[in-house]
Amino acid sequence: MKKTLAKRQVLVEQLEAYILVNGLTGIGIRELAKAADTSDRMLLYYFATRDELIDAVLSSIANKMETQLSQLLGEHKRTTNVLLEELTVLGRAPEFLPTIRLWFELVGLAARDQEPYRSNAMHIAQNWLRWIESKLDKRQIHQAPELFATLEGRFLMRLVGVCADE
Amino acid sequence: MKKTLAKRQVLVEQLEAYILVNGLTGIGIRELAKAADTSDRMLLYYFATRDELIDAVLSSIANKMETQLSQLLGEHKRTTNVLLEELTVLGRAPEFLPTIRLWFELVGLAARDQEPYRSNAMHIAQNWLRWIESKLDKRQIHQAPELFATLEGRFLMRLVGVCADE
DNA sequence: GTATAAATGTAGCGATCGCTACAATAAGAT
DNA sequence: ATCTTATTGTAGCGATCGCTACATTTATAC
Repeated sequence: MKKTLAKRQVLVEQLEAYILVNGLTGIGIRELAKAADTSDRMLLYYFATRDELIDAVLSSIANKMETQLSQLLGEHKRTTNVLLEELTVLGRAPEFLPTIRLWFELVGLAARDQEPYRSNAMHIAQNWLRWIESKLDKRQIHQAPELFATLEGRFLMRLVGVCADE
Repeated sequence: MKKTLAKRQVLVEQLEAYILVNGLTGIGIRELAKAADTSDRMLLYYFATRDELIDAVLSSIANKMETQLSQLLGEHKRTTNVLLEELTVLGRAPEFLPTIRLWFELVGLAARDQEPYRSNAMHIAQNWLRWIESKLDKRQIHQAPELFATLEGRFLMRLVGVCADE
């Protein structure tokens, strides 16, 4: 039973990369099994249902992202405008494209209030917002939601091919 | 053949409302047929493929939205901040919720560069951006993308349950 | 009226979906 | 060594998917 939890974690970690690259919209358990080098039968042995598996992978991605974020920029506080531009530039980095894609895919699924998408999306958004707050001067913390909104909007526009930042 | 085009349009219009409410992610042609009070066989008689049908519906929604937008606010020009707040309030109206949901669902599908989602998302975003520009004073037109980004970000945050505007 | 073409119903194909029944194997415990 | 439990393979169920073959009805043309 300790073993079971460990194996679960291994499977989840193997699937994170795959889902980041390939998305999760139409993805089946047989395809996931192949990506994790196992069988669909085994996935449903360790996870009661496909939804539970997806939930585990999304939660793990969210957690991992949180620790990645925390060591992304220096500790010092910034002004709102500076941070916005820094993050906009950062968001253009190719290595973040899969994350951004998955994020908007998740938002799209959460838009219909379906679990586990909705709660994972909320969790991730809150993480980001808190992280942004931690990088702002105390005086400007109240501007964090506005910064976050503008940043998300810029990412969205770039994703659909309408330029926001030039 | 003239009849055929007319019938296509009728079907499309019947499906617009349904897709606005129910989304398009997992939706099948049998379900769509029921919504349009016909049979899947008929849908595939008027549309070569399911994708072509979805494309037609999305395009029609985009067009209709364009005309709706054009008569939404008065003709006079606004300052950027005023327009942003006006649109934020407008976006809270319950009658826009289905549209906003579908929009983010579409963005999520477009994130994977799949057609017909990608091109429709781009088309819609460009419409909105041009419309925003038309409401701004000439001096501030260059701020339209920034306004659009912030607005989209606010909508996104409200959709996933993280407050942006209080 | 009869021939031609458009419109529609019926039935089902082949593929895939999430999931499960059942049996076989591997691993531990005593 | 034996008994028990955990792990894995095989095979397939029932449902749904997009789509099509085929027949039939309905409208149009002459």
